[in-house]
Amino acid sequence: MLDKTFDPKTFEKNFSFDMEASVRKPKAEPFMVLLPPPNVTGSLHIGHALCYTLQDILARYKRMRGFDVLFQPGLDHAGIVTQLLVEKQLYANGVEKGSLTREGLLKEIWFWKENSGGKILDQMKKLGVSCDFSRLRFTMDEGSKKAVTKMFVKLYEDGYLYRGKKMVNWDPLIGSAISDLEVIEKEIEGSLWHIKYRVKGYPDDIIVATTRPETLFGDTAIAVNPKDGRYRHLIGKEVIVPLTDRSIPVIADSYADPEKGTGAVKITPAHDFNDFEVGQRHNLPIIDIMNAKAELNDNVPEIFRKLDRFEARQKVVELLEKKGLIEKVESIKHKVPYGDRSGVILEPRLTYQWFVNAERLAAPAIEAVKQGKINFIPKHWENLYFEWLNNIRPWCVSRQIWWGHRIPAWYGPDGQIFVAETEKDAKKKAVAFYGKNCVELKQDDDVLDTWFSSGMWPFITLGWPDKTKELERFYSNMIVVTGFDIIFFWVSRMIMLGIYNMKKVPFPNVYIHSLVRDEKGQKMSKSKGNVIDPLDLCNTYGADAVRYTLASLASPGRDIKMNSRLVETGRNFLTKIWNVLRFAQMNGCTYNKDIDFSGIKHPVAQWIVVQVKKMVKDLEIALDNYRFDEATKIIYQCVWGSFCDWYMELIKPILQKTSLDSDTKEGYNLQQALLKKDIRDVTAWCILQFVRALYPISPFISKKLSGELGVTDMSWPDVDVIPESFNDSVRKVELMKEAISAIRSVRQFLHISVGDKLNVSFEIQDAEISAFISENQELLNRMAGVVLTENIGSRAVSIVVSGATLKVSIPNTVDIENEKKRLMMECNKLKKQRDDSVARLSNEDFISKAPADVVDEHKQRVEEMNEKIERFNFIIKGLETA
RNA sequence: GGGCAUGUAGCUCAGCGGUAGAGCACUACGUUGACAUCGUAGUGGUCGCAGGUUCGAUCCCUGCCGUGCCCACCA
Repeated sequence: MLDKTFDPKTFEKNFSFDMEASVRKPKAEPFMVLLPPPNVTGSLHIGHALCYTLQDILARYKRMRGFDVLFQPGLDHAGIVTQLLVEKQLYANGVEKGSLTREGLLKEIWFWKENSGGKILDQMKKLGVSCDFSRLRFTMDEGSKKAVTKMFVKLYEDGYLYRGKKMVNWDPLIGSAISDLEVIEKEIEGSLWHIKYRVKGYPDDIIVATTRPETLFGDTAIAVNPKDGRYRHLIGKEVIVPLTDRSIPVIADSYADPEKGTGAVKITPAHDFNDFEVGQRHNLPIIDIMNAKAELNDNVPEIFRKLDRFEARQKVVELLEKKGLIEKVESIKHKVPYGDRSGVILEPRLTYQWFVNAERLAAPAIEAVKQGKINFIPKHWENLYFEWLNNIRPWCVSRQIWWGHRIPAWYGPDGQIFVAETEKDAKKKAVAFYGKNCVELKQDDDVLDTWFSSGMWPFITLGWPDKTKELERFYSNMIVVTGFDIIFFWVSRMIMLGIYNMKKVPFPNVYIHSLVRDEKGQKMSKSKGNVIDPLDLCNTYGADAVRYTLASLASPGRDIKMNSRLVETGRNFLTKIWNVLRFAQMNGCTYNKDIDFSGIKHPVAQWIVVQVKKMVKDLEIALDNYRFDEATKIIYQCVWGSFCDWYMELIKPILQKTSLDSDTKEGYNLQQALLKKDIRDVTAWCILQFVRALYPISPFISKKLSGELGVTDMSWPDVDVIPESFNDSVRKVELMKEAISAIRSVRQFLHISVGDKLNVSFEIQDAEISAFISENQELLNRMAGVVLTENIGSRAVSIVVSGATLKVSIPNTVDIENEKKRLMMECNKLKKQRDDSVARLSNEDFISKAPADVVDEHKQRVEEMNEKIERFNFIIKGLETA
């Protein structure tokens, strides 16, 4: 027997789903859920909770439907994030900055990973995520290393990968190139200095505006627009770079925009993307004035060397001012690139890096989505995908950090590159290349972008480069569920690398879930203090309620405004189901696996079984279409709206009365006993179906309740066993429901208290329904407080429902005028509806152009309304004469 | 500058070419045997604005306004 109160804490901890997650069904259709591997440093936030809940719903649902489901967990080594985190901890513990060797730091990070990493996995278990944890993968485990190295070599040998000196976004704190996608533009208040550059052999200065005066040491030209009359005469002249004695040319380039600044722009090819381009066009020298930490180097006058870029800026400005070389300073707002991870201002920097020719990989990736081999859900995300891939730039895959996959490239003494899977192979190549035996090779110091390995996730997890049976079965049969923010980082890379490496798309569907925001619609962030911790929610309301609520909010294409009160709704619903089973248990309902539907005769039982069947069918449609929100509503409506509000109330007399009778042995008869058994069977059967239907969404309580029913098997409800003939009962019960609601409504309207028993009589055309009503008159009594009577006195109100008119006696205290008002109101509503349809039907265009079924519908509506209105009028007339 | 999404009840959101929906909130009434994490009945909406297409528009199209986001540029 269940406890009186529903407390998820008492049973959620008792369940683990490892067993079912690891079951393989070799003969069934394969289905894989490709879990986006969380960072090894990660801890579960609300976005993860949503993402994993949706994935887990799919995994469980597919398992229940008989698929061979692989739901494999993993962790991402998260290069930069992890290295920064461990370094920070080491420094905090007294390790001196820069004192660690590569090997030393890696040892520390591995140690950290083994002891403190992957906490999120336990948190996932708390949320009930049914991954097969026995197949946990790490993006830097041995298999991944092997795969990544092989992939790198393959790409290189196929000509997709090259090393080149290019300008990249450089993070001076990390000391590495970072991805263009990790550049965050922030608008800040800054200054625009107008600096005088002296023109050689010319009286006037040329004024150049810049936000970065410290970079003037790297200037190698001043550009003006050839069409700009102000400067035309200066083109070809030499100017002196302030604070130096270096002269640089004034060049003509359309890049200089006469509208911006002074129209003359300093060109610093080593420190600006656009300037680099200009420099290339004009063959300008490149003067790099900074080191990896963005301190000025030996290419600047001695007093500025070793200064940080901002200190240098201050000093440059001071000196310029002293020399009267600053014409004016403007305050401006401008956007500055920041590193997403480090939070510092980035520097464009010219360095040797490894690049993947992404354009070549992108073409088939674009094609695959265009041809519908891959579908985004919701579809509009495809626009974003196309937009990015159509404008894709070379993918810089090298990072100047230590934690990650070391680039399998070796250099000969002359810089010759040898790319190979092992050092031994590289040596062989070197020997062949140089034609001598003893060659000193040095491995590339850099590691690969973390997304390089993540991009291989669909086949790494399945064992590639080995030819595993999982790879054969699951590749191309998976679903990806993830946030829009990693469409570029992850989804598109998986598609590109997947098609390139496996010659077919990794997955046919990508579900993009919404962003979870706070209740005001703001992005959650630690600094704003508006973070909702899913684990807190789980502790308060239970993981099931959190999952249920997240699913209910997962409408496609709209961000989620999260609020812990919303979880209450979920919790309340689960409480309701808990109490449903408690009620059933108290009334001796046990699950009968041999239930024979053909023997179930009671219309109310038949009706609810039909409702459950409909629920299951609707649920299948919803889940097959990733409508998690619909799914929760469908279950809620059936359990609460149909089963609790009606079925349970309607069958209570049967369960409770007969149990009393059988206790006393008085009035006990076989018919009643059999009926009671049927109702008990149906009740338990329905609850089991609810529990199963709910299992993908809220597995803990489902498992608990099904256990109470003595069922451990969690297969999807089989509703095809329900006889079609049950549909006939729907009319009867629906009329009963309508009558009960109408009587209750009248009661409230006329302020007749529930205690007052009223008499009621029915006028029903349909004999079967009529018989059903009189056979079940005690239900009317119980639910609406009315007693079926042949002759009702003249003090009565009439109620018009579909297919019947009811007369209900009313006490003397009730004001007849009120009743008239009520009837008129009801009647006017009907008239309005009728007139609307009549108006349409009198429109010839409507008759000729609207579809026949719509026209018929309106004709029928007019008839129905007229019939009801007639009955109303009759009643109102009667009331007036009374 | 280019693009995407979004605007429906007080709030959070479904829906959709053919009679505007749910949950919460609110109002009234109720409840000692499944459940107050409850029940019953109600109140509440020119579906952002303006045009157009259509027999018919909340839904499709165009424009505008508001909101959120993405990309690009910025001397």
